[in-house]
Amino acid sequence: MHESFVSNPSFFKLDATLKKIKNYWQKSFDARGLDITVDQWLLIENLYKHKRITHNELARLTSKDITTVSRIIELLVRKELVERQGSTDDRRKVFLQLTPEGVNKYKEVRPLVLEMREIGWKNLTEGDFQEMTRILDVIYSNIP
Amino acid sequence: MHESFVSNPSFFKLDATLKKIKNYWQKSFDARGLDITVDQWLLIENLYKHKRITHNELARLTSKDITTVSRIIELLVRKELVERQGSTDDRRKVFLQLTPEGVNKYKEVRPLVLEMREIGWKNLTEGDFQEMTRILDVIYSNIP
DNA sequence: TTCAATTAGTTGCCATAGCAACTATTGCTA
DNA sequence: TAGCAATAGTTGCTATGGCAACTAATTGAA
Repeated sequence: MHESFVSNPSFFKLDATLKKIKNYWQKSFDARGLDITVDQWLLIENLYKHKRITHNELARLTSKDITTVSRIIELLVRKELVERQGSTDDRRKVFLQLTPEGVNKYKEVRPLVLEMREIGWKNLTEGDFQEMTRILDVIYSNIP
Repeated sequence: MHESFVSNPSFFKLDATLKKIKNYWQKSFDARGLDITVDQWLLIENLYKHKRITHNELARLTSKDITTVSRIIELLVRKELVERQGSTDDRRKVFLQLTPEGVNKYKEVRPLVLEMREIGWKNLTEGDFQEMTRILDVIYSNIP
């Protein structure tokens, strides 16, 4: 491994790219008056796919800290997009699920998200996508 | 482009990987009692390379919002790692530079950073690095 | 030359991220 | 079965990120 390789600020480009993507998504959300953030969308998407899950499971699925999930859920509950249901089996657990308005929000936002993903991958092939996925997976598994 | 490709949550893996890297870096910093954050390190690194620059230039170099730079610099000034110098030409401008202690901090942290970059790229080739750089650059330029 | 537009930077506000400390509940074990 | 450990979730604190509104200074154009 050459010095030039090692000294290259590897994580910086990741950070810059991710910020640009998130920014673009947020501005598109705002321009359409969707009244959600990008991270709130990520939680809504996962709640749509997995229906009734706990804070812990949602945190694992989204790679978010459980405290962060707890606070984002609080915002979504206030917006009446998500509802909490205490478990009867284990009274520590709280199940989360989308309200009907939450499901509607998902269906409203989803087409825009697909569109933005296409824009992001313009001029790239499925092979490129797989390459990046592979490389990111290796990096992820390299970190202790 | 297939539906499976488009529907893949492309930015999610970027986010998860970046968080894991930053987390690891921060824990390594903390374990050695370096008393800086990963983003503070990024600013120190750029101030070492570019010597005397303004908030604006530093923001551009680091892909950070100028307000964020302003606040991180405030923390670094309090730690006496950075000093501000008002410009005489243009009294709106403030030049930033590392103090001698800031330079020492850079030299203290630098070897650890190189080590962590090597760990992140373990099992990957220079070709992989160039591939990822290329793909991220295309994504970046795709976003309006 | 004067005044509006631009530029550099700061501050306020809200959202996300992560750690530590906390409560409440459940599980495990002596 | 008593009590300790583990688990689910919340709250407090600090840092980063981005937008809007602000001050101060400079530039540019009528």
